[in-house]
Parts: sequence; structure tokens; C-alpha cells
Amino acid sequence: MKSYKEKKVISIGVVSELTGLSERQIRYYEQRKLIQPERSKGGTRKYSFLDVEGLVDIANKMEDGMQTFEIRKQAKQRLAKEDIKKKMLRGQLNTAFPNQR
Amino acid sequence: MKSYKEKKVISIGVVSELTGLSERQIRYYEQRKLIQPERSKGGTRKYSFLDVEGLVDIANKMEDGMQTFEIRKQAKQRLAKEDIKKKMLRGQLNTAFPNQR
DNA sequence: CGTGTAAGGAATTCTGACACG
DNA sequence: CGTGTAAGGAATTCTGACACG
Repeated sequence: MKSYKEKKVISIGVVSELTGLSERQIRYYEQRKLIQPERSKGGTRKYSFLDVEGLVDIANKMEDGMQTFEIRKQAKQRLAKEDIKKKMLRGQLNTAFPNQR
Repeated sequence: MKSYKEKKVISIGVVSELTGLSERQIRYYEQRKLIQPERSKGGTRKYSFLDVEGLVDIANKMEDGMQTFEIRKQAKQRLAKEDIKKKMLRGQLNTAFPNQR
């Protein structure tokens, strides 16, 4: 049921204040697939606190001279690894407790 | 350092969606001192998730036929009691562990 | 590549008031 | 008392583009 941290309720102006990034930068990072806010009926972007945290991370990496495509690649790898871990864990559980479910 | 739950970052339109209340109602409850959002430089209201929860509570009480001034009174009493509890606890601690600090 | 900016328009919010009850 | 609504204006956000580098 999605905690508050993941609820997309913050408008770009507030996100800009919270992160210190310009709205231009925030929209650009979205275009580069680094974040994906939701949209209101009218089309205004809505972010979560998790998105805000992600943007701060992104900002730090950009400062370190990393490019957007590298940041995106890194994020994907991280997700892939987590996915593998979950699957391995599931496999081990199935081996230890077969016939479950 | 204020958790996300207490950060005032949500605009009234989103609060309206989250609570099911009309913007009119939300502004009215503010006028009656039941909630106190912050304001952006431009003057737009900003609410926290805690405010949203409070509004849901208020909505329930209104449904039960309670009036705004009663809800406000009730809220004040609750705060006063909590304050007393804290002070009593502090007093007991000071008695048990004098000369501390 | 990443970001600033001016441009025009659309969505969002604000206040004070009238209405009903 | 609590809430809906139309009114006019201001703040906020959106997109596509030009600029620089």
C-alpha cells in the first residue's frame, strides 16, 4: 500500500526547493529516464520523497562528472542485482522447503 | 529534523484527492483553525501527510455531526493532556534521579 | 551534453462575495 | 454553520526552441 515516501504528491517547484536543482534540470533528468514522476489530469508532474532522494543522488553523481547515461546504467545494474538476489533467495527457499504453497 | 510525514509539501489539489474533501472544505477548516498549512512565497498552501491524516479525522468527526469548534476544542484538550503527561514524567524522573544534568 | 532563458499557453490556486439554510 | 459556485487575478507549470559549448 505504498508508504508516504513513495506517494507521488510533490510538485516540481517544491522538488526544486528540496533538492536545490533547477526545474530545467529536473525535467531533463526525467527525459533521460533517470526519474519518472506521475502526472495530474492537467499534466503537472508529481514526485515522491523517494524521487527527491534519487535526485539528490543524481545531483551528486553529476557533480562527480558522471554523465546521465552512466547514472542510468548504474541504476539499472543495481536493480538487476537486487532482482537476482531475490530470485536466488526464492530458489533456496524452494529447495529447503519444497512443496510449499 | 522533521520526518517526511511532517514536511509541508503537498498542494491543496492533491490534498483534496487524497482526502476526498473539496478545496472549499479544506480552506474552511483552516479558517476554523483545525489545520495550519504553510505557504509558498507566492501564497499557495502546502500541507504535510500529517495534515492529510488530520483532515481525514476531521472529515469523520464532521460526518458524526460534530461542529468545527468542538473538533478544535477536542484537539486542544488532547494536546494539553499530552503536555501534562510529559511534565509529570519529567517531574518523576527528576525525583528519582536528582542532580542530573 | 547539460542547462539557462524568453515565449505563449494552460492548469492550479487565491481571495472575497453571494447563496442556501 | 458549513459548503457550493462564479469571478477575476496571480502563481505555477508545461512544451518546444534557441543559445552556448
